[in-house]
Amino acid sequence: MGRHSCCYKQKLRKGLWSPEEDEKLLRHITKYGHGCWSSVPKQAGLQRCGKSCRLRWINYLRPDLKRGTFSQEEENLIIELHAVLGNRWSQIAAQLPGRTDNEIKNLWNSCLKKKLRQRGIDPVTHKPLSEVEHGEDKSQPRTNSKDMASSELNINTNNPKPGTSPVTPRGYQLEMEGSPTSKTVNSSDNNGNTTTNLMTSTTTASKGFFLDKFSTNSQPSDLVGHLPIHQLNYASNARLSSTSNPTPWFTQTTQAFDINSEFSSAAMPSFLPPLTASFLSAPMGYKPSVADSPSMASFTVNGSRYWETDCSTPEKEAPLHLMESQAEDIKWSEYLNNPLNGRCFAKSNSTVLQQQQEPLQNPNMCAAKDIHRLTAAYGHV
DNA sequence: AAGAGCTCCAACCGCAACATC
DNA sequence: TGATGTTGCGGTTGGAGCTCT
Repeated sequence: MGRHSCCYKQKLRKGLWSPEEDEKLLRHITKYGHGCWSSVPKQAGLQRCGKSCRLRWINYLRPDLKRGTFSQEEENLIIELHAVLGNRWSQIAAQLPGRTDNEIKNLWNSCLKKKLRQRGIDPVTHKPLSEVEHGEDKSQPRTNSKDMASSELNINTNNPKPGTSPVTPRGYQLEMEGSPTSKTVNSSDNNGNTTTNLMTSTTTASKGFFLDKFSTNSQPSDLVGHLPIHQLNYASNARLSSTSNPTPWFTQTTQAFDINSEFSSAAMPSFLPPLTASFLSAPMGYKPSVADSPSMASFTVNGSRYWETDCSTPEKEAPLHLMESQAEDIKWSEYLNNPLNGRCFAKSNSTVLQQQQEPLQNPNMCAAKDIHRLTAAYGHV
């Protein structure tokens, strides 16, 4: 037990990363890829363990990270995903491009749990608090947050195992079904492929999504409200999106790089941002103020407002973390040939999810959409 | 102004799964 | 097949910064 074995070998730094360390790590990975993480600190000249380097890269330095506060849409999505996936933060993060599991976990623990409680929803079971309090944990009076946390643990033990799901969000379903917004919003692309827009923040819509994602056959969506998710046979697809959310930058294959050789441009996406001071210091996030949008339909559940995504307005789909230099450096032909690598053209999350469900065999279509969005966002290409 | 309490988030820790030998 | 190394995940912690008194 204790620290990772590699950390014993030498005196290694712990704690916050300095800008110099960040730059070293970023330079190294930008140039060579990470390869084997345990060798990164040595090669990069860092007094850190590989694990620490990996974490720093994933949670902070990765160029495709979206920074800044979470939008209302993202929060709603996290809540819905948590209702189905539980504390599987990495899987939740996989549905939110540019967000890390750590970030989402922090948001959940610091903010979303509180919000749900304020809305009268138990953050663990996603049932109305009144229902939970009159249920199995009635014997555990809640006097403060720590008590609540401990009761959550108890509830969690009722969940068979991590691979299974906590209770379906009946709390939402009860009040949202039948509302004007509780319909799945389908859209068809030019190939006649129908997609479901999860970000409509409706229970029914997400039920459709989750069924698509987790069940191996198409079951009536209303089953979700009555069966534990694990009975819906989604376990086989539990690692739902490890491939649907590609990390285009570096993979283990970069181990093959000769560290002394010139960097191969073929292996490096052309839109990798150059290392600049601004990259290290400038906030990269652009947060569309979704909740403030007057054009956005909203509805009220348990006294709380929910916002319905308006995916039709391209202004909201402006690139979220596109750096100026990046925008200049983009090679359109490469992007057109491989648009899925170009996640730097962040869409609103609704369209990202939608795209993940779109057939990959039509890249030009996706690229054309992205060009439209970018044109709308910047006014020129 | 100061210090106590709180919040948020970056980073650490322990573990399990997987890969390699 | 077991030992060892590596990676990834989720829980937890420490501390910086903020708010309150």
